[in-house]
Order: sequence, then structure tokens, then C-alpha cells
Amino acid sequence: MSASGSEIKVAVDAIVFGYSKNEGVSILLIQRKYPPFKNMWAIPGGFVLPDESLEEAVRRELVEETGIGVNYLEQLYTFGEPDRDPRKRVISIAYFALVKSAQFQQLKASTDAENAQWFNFKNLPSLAFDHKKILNLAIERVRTKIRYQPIGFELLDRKFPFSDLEKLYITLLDRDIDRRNFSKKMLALGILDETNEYAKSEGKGRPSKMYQFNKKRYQELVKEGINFEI
Amino acid sequence: MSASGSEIKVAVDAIVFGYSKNEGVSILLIQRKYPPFKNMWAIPGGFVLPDESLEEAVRRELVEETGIGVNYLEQLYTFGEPDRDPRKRVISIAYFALVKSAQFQQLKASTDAENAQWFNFKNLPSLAFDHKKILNLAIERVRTKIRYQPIGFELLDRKFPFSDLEKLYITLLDRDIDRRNFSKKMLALGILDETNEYAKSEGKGRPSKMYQFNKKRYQELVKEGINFEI
DNA sequence: ACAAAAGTGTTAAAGTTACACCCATGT
DNA sequence: ACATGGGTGTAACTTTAACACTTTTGT
Repeated sequence: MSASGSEIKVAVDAIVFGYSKNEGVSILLIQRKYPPFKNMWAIPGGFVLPDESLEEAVRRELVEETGIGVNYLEQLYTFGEPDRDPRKRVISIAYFALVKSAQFQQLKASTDAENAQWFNFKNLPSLAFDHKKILNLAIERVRTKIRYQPIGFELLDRKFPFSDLEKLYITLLDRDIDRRNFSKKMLALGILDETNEYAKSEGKGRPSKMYQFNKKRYQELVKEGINFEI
Repeated sequence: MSASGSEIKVAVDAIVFGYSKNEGVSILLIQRKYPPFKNMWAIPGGFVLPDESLEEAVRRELVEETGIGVNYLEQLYTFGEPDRDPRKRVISIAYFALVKSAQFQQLKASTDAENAQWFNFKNLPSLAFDHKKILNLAIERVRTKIRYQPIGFELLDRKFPFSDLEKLYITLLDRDIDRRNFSKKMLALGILDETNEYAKSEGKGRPSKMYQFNKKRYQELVKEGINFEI
């Protein structure tokens, strides 16, 4: 090891994803109040305190800056180019987070965090620092990951109609999905429980059964060596 | 963001993988000269200097501590639990690196770095700090990744007999592979060029043709949307 | 009765797996 | 001539992809 320590600041950032059937995938951004990049949009985040873990830091910053609590959090990548912050050397450990649909819609409506706002992931503003790069990586990661891990359920409510799941995949993968093949495959995995509830109809169409992701069952099956793949 | 910066040190660590047909997969470790964990084995690494990128830091530390230059380097994960170093708060950005077979064998023989040593990945000593956890993650990552990205070639020489590739996969995936099916699949991908060289026989068996990974071709095919998968 | 969304099965094509014998070389 | 590792094809099976009509509800 080198003899001396470093004068480098350590920050965390979190790309928070929300989803609703009608609006698709959204990402939570905050507007900067101070220079540099004053008034520009940025990914929420901040410096890590001496005695908290990285994940604790992310959760704390998210509450402070946006009032949000997330139910899924995963480390994405660490960005550390010497010049990524014009003021000083900052390395940032980026996370991505997923928020359940009902909560996302509540948050959208609330005014708790005046300078936090959701943006559709296909229509994002320009961003401060290297945040565009971070965000693109996060989107790419989520896009890839829903194909081999059941993280999509973290964006839906606990109980959801099958078509919501399908729409989520269509949105993220950005291509059509054959409804019959998709449901066959999903149901064949054995990780979805059918409930005896039905979606309250929204005025049109046949009401759909509500399904529920069975996490325990999934974990058992993982041990037995199944692989989720869509 | 929080107002204040942090008093956290930033380090990088690198899990270096080497491979040879006879010895299988090895990992490069160094023996610590000073407390804490004096004399224990550890993953090479050290603090990031103020003006170098993370990757530069990894390469510099590897040269300083082990005399090695690597040909493939990828970020693995960032470890930041507050208590992972007993002395002070250190977050470490871990990388994994792959070394080509010929170079690995040279390094094994050389005495450049007295306190650096290669260990078979199935027979590792106990390690300082949380390095066991880091190492396990690295092994898991490489194991998974060779199945969907052609990183295996970074462990072989530029030209290699087909059976070396096969043995590498058998070793890492820890299961038998059907020679016929494996070569069919690999060759069907169209990313291996047959050379007109033959392996100099080692006294027994039919000499094998030498193959070569065609990186350009692979990158073209990726753009066209193939997916490498074994 | 019609519009809208949910629910459901079959067939062809592609991909994967299982399996065994001959070939080229050194001793 | 034998021991050793290299090289190769085919058939059964599994998985995936393509495709359209019926059901339930609200208006």
C-alpha cells in the first residue's frame, strides 16, 4: 500500500425508479440550489458520514432530499474520475433504487420535497456533473436485470394484475411481448401466486385477477437451481 | 447534499486471476509486512492518490506491490462498511483483473516481488480484513461472466488450443462439458479464428490446431445483436 | 350490441443435450 | 502396436416463437 491516505471525498448517489401503468417508468431528480450547476437537475445523493454504511448514507440522503423511503436498493457502480466534480476530488458510489407503484404515485402527488421531481425515463432533462452517464448506466442495468432477476416486482404493488407486469416489461425492454408466451413463461416459473381478488375495473374491459410475487418460493427455487429468465 | 465532507480514506483493491492448463485458476496475493493482520495474506491494493483515476490507482498499486501489469481490468464492487478496517474508515473499490497465461507463468517463476504469491483459487489461505468476502465475490463474478461475455480469452494466450479453452470453462464452471457440443457452440459464434499453427506436442496425443479470439469480429457481432452465451 | 381489455392452446422452428468412434502423433 | 489427446455428426428432446379467438365487463 502507499504510505499516505488521500484527500478524497466520498459520496453516494441514488437513481430512484418508479413505475405506474399509465406513465411508465419515472426517475426521481432534484434541482440544485447552489453552484456549481445551480438550478440544474441532478441525481439525489450526498457525502457519506464517518460512521454510517454506504447504504445507510443513501437512505438518509434520500429521506433528507426527497422524503422518500425505498424498498429495494442495489449498488450500481463507483465513479471516480479526478475531474468529475469541478471543485474537488469526489468519488461517488452510485446505487439504484426501486419504489413500489402505489408509493410512487403518492409521492408524485405530495409536495413534501419542493425541489424533487419525477421525470419519465424517456424524457429526461440535462443533468449536472456526470450524472447523465450514471443515469444511463442505471437504466441499462435495470433493463438488463429484469430479464434474469425478479426485480420487476419491486416496482409493482404487492398485488398486481398480470397486464401491469407485462406492460412494465414492454416499457423497459422497449419491444412487444406476446401475451400468451409471456404469461406461460412467468407462470411456469411457479413464483407467482394467484389471489382471489380482481382488479376493480376502470370502466372498460374484463377485470383481471390479481397476482402476487412469492419471494420465499423464488428463493427456494433459486437454491434448487432454477433460473429466472425472460 | 450534506454540508460537510467526510474523513474517509479511499482505496482500491484488485483480485488478479491467472490461468494455466496444468495448474488451473490462480489468484495473486501479497503477504502483509505490518500490522494489522501482519504476515497474513491479502489482496493487493492501496490508497488512491489525489490526481489519478481509480483504474490508474489499481494499475500503479499492482506494479508497486507485485510487479505485474494486467491486460483486463473491471470494477467489481465497492466495500464500505464502517468497521472493515480496524484503524480508520476506509472504503475500497475492488476490481478484478485477468492475466494472460504465458505472462502468468513467467510471473510465477520470477522473484521480482518477494512477498507476492499465486494461490490456486480452490486452495486459498485465510485473508486479512474482509478480503475473503471480496475474493469470493470476484470468483463468483468471473464464474458467471465467462458464460455471457468472452472474458475467458483474457486468461489464455493470444493463440491457444481449443482444449485449453475447454479446460478453463470446466475449471471455472466446475462441471463436465461435452467437447463436441462446446466446440460446436463456440465455433458457431464466429468469433474464433483458426490459425494454421499447431500446438507443439508434449509427447503424447495428436497436436491441436491453434485458435485465436477475434475481438473486432466479436464487437461487430455485438452491434448486430448476437449474444455470447455458454 | 358493441367496445375494451383479459384469458387461453397449438404447431413449427430452433436450440440444446446426449452419445461414440476415428485420427494424428510419440514411444 | 499402443497409449494419449484431438477432432468430428446425428438423433431425441426441450424450448421458444408465431399465431387468433373467446370471455367478461361497462356503456
